[in-house]
Amino acid sequence: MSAVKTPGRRPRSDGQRNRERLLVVAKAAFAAGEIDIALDEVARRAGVGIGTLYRHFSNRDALIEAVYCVELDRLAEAAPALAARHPPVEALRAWMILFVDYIAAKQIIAPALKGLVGGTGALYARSGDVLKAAIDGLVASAVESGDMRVNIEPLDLLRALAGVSNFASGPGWEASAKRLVDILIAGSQAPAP
Amino acid sequence: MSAVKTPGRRPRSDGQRNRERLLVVAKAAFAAGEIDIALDEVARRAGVGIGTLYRHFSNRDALIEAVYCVELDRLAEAAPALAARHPPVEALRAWMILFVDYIAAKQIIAPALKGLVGGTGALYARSGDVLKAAIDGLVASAVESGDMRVNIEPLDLLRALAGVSNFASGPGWEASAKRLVDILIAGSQAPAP
DNA sequence: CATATATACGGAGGGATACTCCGTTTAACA
DNA sequence: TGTTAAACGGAGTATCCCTCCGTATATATG
Repeated sequence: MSAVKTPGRRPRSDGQRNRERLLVVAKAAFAAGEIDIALDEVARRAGVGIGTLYRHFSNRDALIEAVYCVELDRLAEAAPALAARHPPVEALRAWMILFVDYIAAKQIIAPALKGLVGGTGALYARSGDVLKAAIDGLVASAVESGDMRVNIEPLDLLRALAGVSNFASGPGWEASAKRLVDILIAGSQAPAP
Repeated sequence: MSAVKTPGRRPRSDGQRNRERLLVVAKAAFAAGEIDIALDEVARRAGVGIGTLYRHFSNRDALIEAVYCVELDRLAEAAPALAARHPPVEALRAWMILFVDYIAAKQIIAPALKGLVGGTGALYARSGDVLKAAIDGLVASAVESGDMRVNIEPLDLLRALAGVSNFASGPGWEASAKRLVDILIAGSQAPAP
């Protein structure tokens, strides 16, 4: 009742192996731009049956989240380091740029982000939280230092950025996103005293 | 060769009637949140065959665009009036708020906007142009008046806003979007001399 | 009104996908 | 080595998008 899991038995090795394979294949496919790849195909490439895929990931969203969960955590973890090396506002700017780069690297993401930042679904909950915690911290520091207005909702910034990422298909979207970072930072800064 | 169309014959009345019915039904469905409604179902509700639907709208996107084309035009047309009644920056702010309200009224829209503002497709071309022209004009005025930085790409602002609209599902998204308008405006303004 | 014909209609059907179900196989443990 | 819970695989079901083509009809004309 207290433990997260009651391992009456060690998890089966083939189960873990297949799960891992699926994640690797899916990540590769997504990164290659095959956003809409059929799940049957993912299973085939991983050398497992479609039934196995669905046992590990109850649907497409679950798979996407699992793929990007680790990476999103990594992104969140980068925040403290940036905060230590830069003044608050610049740390925030740097992290937002990192966020854009991250999206650029792993195309798509957008659909995943939709769940993370805005969705009503309980899915993505954990990843969304760590991401929110990261930017919350950065913004809080900036506010404390007096460099940023107090009435900024950190998630708003993330939403705008994630939103732009939905247009990642168009040419020059990345430059567009980085310009937007500057605008958002400038618009969030405290007016000169 | 010069005219847009060579009406060797008057268009058939049943054709126009069915097209209109399809648009009405589709708009109602979209506005009701049935974003992913099957096109077969749209045809059924309109009392026409699926073949008829596809003859009028070559695919889902075409239908969506047709539904929102008129309304987007109306939004674009609102710009001049605002420009006449407000100082440049405030006109821009007002128009962006209007944009948010518009999205709020017609839910979804987001998928349509994706094509409009960012898409690579030639679809949506016309509506996208008028929308772009509207905000271009507003921003240009603000820049001329010296109230706004010169290196603002108007479309960036629209992209951010449209992006946030993708999260229209979450609670409080509208407030979030309006806060974002303020941040974007503030971030785009010229630094105090 | 009758005839001709361009235009539009309807819906069966092809192809693709998401997801389910269940009989079979296998890894873990005693 | 035997038992059993866990995992496997893939055929099957349910939807959807979109195409194709034979049929019906609105418009124009004699």
